[in-house]
Amino acid sequence: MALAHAILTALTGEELSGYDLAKRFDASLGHFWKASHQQIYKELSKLEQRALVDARVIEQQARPDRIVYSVTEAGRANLRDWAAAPAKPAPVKEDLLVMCHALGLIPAATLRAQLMKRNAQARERLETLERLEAKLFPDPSALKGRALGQYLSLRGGLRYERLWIEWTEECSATLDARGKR
Amino acid sequence: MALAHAILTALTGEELSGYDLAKRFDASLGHFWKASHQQIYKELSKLEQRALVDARVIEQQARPDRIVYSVTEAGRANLRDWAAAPAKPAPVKEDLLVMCHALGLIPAATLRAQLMKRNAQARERLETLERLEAKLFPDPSALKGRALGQYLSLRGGLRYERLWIEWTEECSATLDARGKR
DNA sequence: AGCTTATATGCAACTATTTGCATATGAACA
DNA sequence: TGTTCATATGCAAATAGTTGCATATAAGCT
Repeated sequence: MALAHAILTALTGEELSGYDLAKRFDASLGHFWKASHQQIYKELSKLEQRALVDARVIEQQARPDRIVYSVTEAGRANLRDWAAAPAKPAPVKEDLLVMCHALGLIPAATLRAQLMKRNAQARERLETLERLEAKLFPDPSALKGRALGQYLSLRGGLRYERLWIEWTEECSATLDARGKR
Repeated sequence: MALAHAILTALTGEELSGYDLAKRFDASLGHFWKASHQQIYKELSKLEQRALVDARVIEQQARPDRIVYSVTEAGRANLRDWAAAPAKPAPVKEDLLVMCHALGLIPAATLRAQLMKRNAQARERLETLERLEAKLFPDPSALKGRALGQYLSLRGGLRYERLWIEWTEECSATLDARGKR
């Protein structure tokens, strides 16, 4: 289960609370693993039970107390073990592909609207990622270690968004060409 | 929930049993939506309860009886409604990206092995899809309706596998270049 | 005679994820 | 003064998906 490992990864190097983690998952991390705050809090409790993270309460007056977590040595070992085991390709679960497959049963106009919307979403995400790339990795050739891994995973995210932009455009173009005849 | 709709789509035009569907999901359909036979049988019962499909038992002597399903008019309407509602982009859940993000915490050699393995898997899947494309759609410019949708979703699958091939190669090349210095 | 493969269906238990709700405070805004 | 936003944590219920097991027959292999 990679949510646990995504959390462990995020937690290495800095102590974070569930709330902090939820924000990371909304921003950078979320581009390749999505998780809600409810899920994160639950997972953190489980990780604590398994002694893969340590919890520490930071008292606050104005706001609710924070519970910050750090990775234990067992947690780091667990991460390494996980990485050594064979990774399964993520099952593809893409509504749009199913809808596309159903063309003929659903109206072409409906599909076209979905494709255009998805294209706009992917463009927006791509822009975000490109800004992130320019900001965090201005000189990729100098990267190594931790930063290199983060750069490469970001590159994966960029490719992923471009895939959907290009595919939706291929579909739209094909549908347009067919529609005219 | 798109599993239900993937099933409804597959069922339109021909009656199929759970077993037949499971085979489809293993072959073509499964390239953009995965489902186990247990899940398919369960979903079929639910669809029948909701009167979106009709069930019919075909008795057999040598083998267990088959239960074949066909889509009802309510099922077709449900499919159209689903397609008209806004589709969410599939949440990205890719172990490899998380592992890559964790480089520095996990050994580079481990990551490299995962990347190479994934590259090989994606190449294999791509080949399968390319064979399928050549076989089913020898003349794409002539397609329309149902077949066009199936062709375009297959094109999405092709792009998807190419994405992973290219990305794993970018990663390997970058890691190699860094490793030498 | 025993093993595997293919056909055909399904339950049960577990894990993962989503959705909705609940609580509590301070600051900014209208 | 009421509303919304940001901070901060979590429970409960439902849905979705995985993993393991169970059953039954026939054909082909060893």
